[in-house]
Order: sequence, then structure tokens, then C-alpha cells
Amino acid sequence: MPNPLSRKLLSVATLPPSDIELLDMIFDQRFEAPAHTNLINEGDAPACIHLITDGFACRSKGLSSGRRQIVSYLVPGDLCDAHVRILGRMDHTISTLTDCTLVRISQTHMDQIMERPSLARAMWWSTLVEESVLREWLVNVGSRPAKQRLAHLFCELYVRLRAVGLAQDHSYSLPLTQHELGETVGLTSVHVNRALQAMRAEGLIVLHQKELEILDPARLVEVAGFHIAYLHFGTRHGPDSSVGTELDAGPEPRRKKVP
Amino acid sequence: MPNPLSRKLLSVATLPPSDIELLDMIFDQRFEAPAHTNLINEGDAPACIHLITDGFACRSKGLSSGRRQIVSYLVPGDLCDAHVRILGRMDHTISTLTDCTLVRISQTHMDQIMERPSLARAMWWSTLVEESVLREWLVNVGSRPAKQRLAHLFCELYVRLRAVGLAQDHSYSLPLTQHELGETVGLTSVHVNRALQAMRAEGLIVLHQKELEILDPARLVEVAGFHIAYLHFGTRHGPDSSVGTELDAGPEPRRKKVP
DNA sequence: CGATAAATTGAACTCTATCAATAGGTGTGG
DNA sequence: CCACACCTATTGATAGAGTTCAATTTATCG
Repeated sequence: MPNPLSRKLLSVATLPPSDIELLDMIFDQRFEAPAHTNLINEGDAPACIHLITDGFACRSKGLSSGRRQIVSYLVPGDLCDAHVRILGRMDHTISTLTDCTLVRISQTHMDQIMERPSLARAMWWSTLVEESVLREWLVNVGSRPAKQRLAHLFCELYVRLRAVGLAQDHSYSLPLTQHELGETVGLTSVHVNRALQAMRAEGLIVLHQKELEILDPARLVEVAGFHIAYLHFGTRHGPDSSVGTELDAGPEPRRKKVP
Repeated sequence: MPNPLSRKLLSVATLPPSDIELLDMIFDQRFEAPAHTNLINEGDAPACIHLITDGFACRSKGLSSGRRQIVSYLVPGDLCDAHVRILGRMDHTISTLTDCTLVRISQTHMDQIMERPSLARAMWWSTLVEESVLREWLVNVGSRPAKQRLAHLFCELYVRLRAVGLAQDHSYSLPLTQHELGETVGLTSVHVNRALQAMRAEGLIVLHQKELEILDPARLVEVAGFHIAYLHFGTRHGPDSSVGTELDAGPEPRRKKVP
């Protein structure tokens, strides 16, 4: 059973055994954090990096209105801040959503990682994918109605969780409240509730007891307008690009061409 | 008169003269692109990198509904895709918004740049800042009402344009249609129009003939909830962090603390 | 079992979209 | 220089999506 990080990186790059060993070496200083804990605050200049081994966490920014916007999810295998050092200061907060187990990676270890070309490259790949996901989230929140936003989020999570072995049979554990889902897709918990019920009524999904089941994958993908490409699985490096292949709505129809 | 790229990078890092020379060497293969041209399409695996020298461009993603969402602006000094090679395939489209003049940078040149440690670092800094801006845009679209979205966008653009010498005296050229502004902040052109009028009526800004004037900077910043930190100017490297200092609303009041 | 958080429901209200029509600007060809 | 065509901005009326408030029910947890 590989560790979540190497599992993730291997899904996209081929790494020499020595690199994988290095990744495993790092797995000693593990610790737990209860749900709803801030791991790093906006404005901090953190000294070390976190890797999530188990549980859900998120990046978020708080507004003066009291509302907070979740800007990304961190699931097992995700690094919290591989590259903070370059920016020097956090521009957002990282909090656990559920009880998490994490691994702290010292800057020294991180430097060792970045010295290995294939690891450094895989690491950068990972943060560029994060950026791509961010773009898709912006599209989601900026241009899709409530039901589609949720549908899209569910598709993405299915693919991401499946890649780390946390989803099977079109269903996975989604330990978030409707309020948190709302903070993610820019909706009220009340509205999230009603949208979920509508989706349930249409036989798309069931979300019950923190367990999400996708009843009609094909239609969910279609409703969501979900195109897996932005997750960049299996692009360029690895031969194994099968993951999630099944969850995608063919190519986007071309828009009116710009002259 | 320095070139826009080195100007931008110098604002955050100290570069040896040889690095600056290298950046200037690259400035030969310049070309023009008319407004509304796609430079790179979603799905492409581009062979070279573009740098904007003059004009506005954007990254966007199109939906099957026909709507497109602009996910970031590219202004002079911005590189279109420093690191596409790592992902291999574009997950979004890059188009000009106005007539642009660009510089094409070959992969060879790019490799040369990335071989210089301080340039590579500055380059990565630049893409991490882009990611930070993306997060802020997500917050903008996900949690702010129409007027605030526009206000926030105008603040950001002021700071960014000023950093490359394209804004003075709280005013700058904003050569976008209201429809394009809408595509940016997730609103209809009609609604953008009304929001702009309201802002004008309140004495916040005037946008006329593609020229934006900020009438009341302090209040605009306050309305927008604009906090300059996410642009990461002057963080860590350079001594010159004065740029845009004046356009910021003090620290965000702490939210209710998570236990 | 009681206490607290989460989910659900209904009604009223707000913001934003849609539709449709008018006015203003800009550029082109005659 | 004018007239026409086209794009952009503006306005009004109407509909829809999403929010707010408040109350109720259902889970969850010690």
C-alpha cells in the first residue's frame, strides 16, 4: 500500500525507486488535527509543509461580511503548500474540514525533494494542476446555476478521490455539511439543500449520512458539463491514464469562432 | 525604458545584469495580433510561449451554454504560459481582448531562462501570484454582489497596471466592453451596466470611452473589500514594495475563531 | 436522554437575468 | 461629408434564481 503522495505522483510520472524511497522517508512525523482547525492562517510565513494523509481540508478566504469562500479542497495525497517559500506569506487560510491526519515535512526535506529532477517536476505538475482546478472552479461559480455547480463538484471529487483509492462504484464518503458545500460553490446552505433535493428527485445522486452515491453517472456528467481534461490525469508522463476515463462528457462543442 | 517583463520581475526580485540582458535578448520576434484573436486554444499543446508587450488579453473557458468565463487578464509584462510544457496540454483558451503586440519566446529561450536560478525563481513567483489572483477572483465571483465585484476588479487592475506604468492618478485605460466585464465577474452586460451607473451615481468611479477614473479611491477600496496582500508585491525579495501601497484597506477583521 | 449541530421547510424579499426596444458611436463606402 | 451597418451602451418591464428569516424536524454525540 503506497503512501498517498507517491501514489498520486506515480499516477502521472514515472519515478525512480530512489525517489519513492525518499518520499517514504518523510513519512514519520505524522500527527492528527481535529475537524475545524486552522493549520495555517492568512498572513503567516509558515516554516514547514503539510501533507494530508487522511481526512478533508480546505483553503479558504474570509470576508469582512463574515462569509468565507472555500477556494479548494485538500484530500489525501495533497500537499498544503509545496511552494510557500517563494511567495513568503500565505494569502489564504488552510483549515481541516474533518479530523485529519497529516505529515509535517520540514523545509530541509522539501529541499531534498526539489533537488531530484523528476520529483521537482512532479511537484510542479501538482501545483499547476491545482491552478487548473482553480480556473474550473471559477467557471463553476461564475457561470453555472446551483444544481450544475454541485453536480460539477461531485464529478470532480469522484475522479480525484478515486485516484487515491477513496471512491468506488460511483460512491464515496463526503464528510461535509451543506453549509460547507455552500461555502464552496458560492451558495447558501438553504439553497444547497433544495438543489440537492432536486437532484435526488431527478435520480441523479443521493447524499445521505455523509455518503454520496452517484445514481446516474452519465447524466450527472452531462448536467454538470464536466470535462475531465482540466484535471490533467495521465497527461504527458505516465502510460496509465485510465483513471476516471469513464467519467467525462466528450469534447465541448465549439463556440462561435472569433474572427 | 525597460521591457515589461524585466520591469515586472525586478519589482519583486533582484536580478543580476546578465539575467536582464538575457531577458532583453528575447525581445526580437515581436508580432501583432488584432483584437479578439485566439492565441492558443483549449486542447492545444503549444510549442512556444507568449509575452504580452502591449494590449489586453485573457484566459477563458467556454461553456456549452455559449457563455464563456474569463478566468484571468493578461496585461503587458505577463507571460501567457511559462510552464505549459509540464502539463502538456492547454486546459483553457488565450485570446486577445484588444489589439496586442506580443513576443514569442521559443522553448529554447525559455529553457535558458529557467537555467538561471534567480530568473527561474522569479518566473515561478509570477505563476504563484497568478494562482493567488485566481483564488481572489473565485472569492470575488463566489461571495460578492455585483457592485463589489466590479469595484474589486477595478482596484486590482489599478495596482497591476500601475506596476507596469500603465496607470497614473487613479485612472487608466480599460479597453473592455461591458459584456467582457460581465464575462469576467460572472454577470450580464445589462447588470454590469446598471452596477456601473450606480457606482458613478455614488461618486466612486467613472468609466467613459474606455477610460476608467477612480473618483474616490478610499471608498472604492472599502466597498470592494480590497486587500492588496494577495498580489504579493514586494514580498520577500525586493526592497521596493511601495507600489500600490496606497490602495489597500487595512487588515481584515478577524472572523469568529474556529475552536 | 438531553444538548447541540445539521437538515428541512415555508414565505417574503432581493438580486440578477432575460427580453425587447431605443439611443449612441464608430467605421466604411459612396 | 453623409448614409448605412454594426456594435456597444442604455432603459424598462418582467421573470427567475437565490437569499434571508424563522420555525421545525432530524441527526449526532457525550
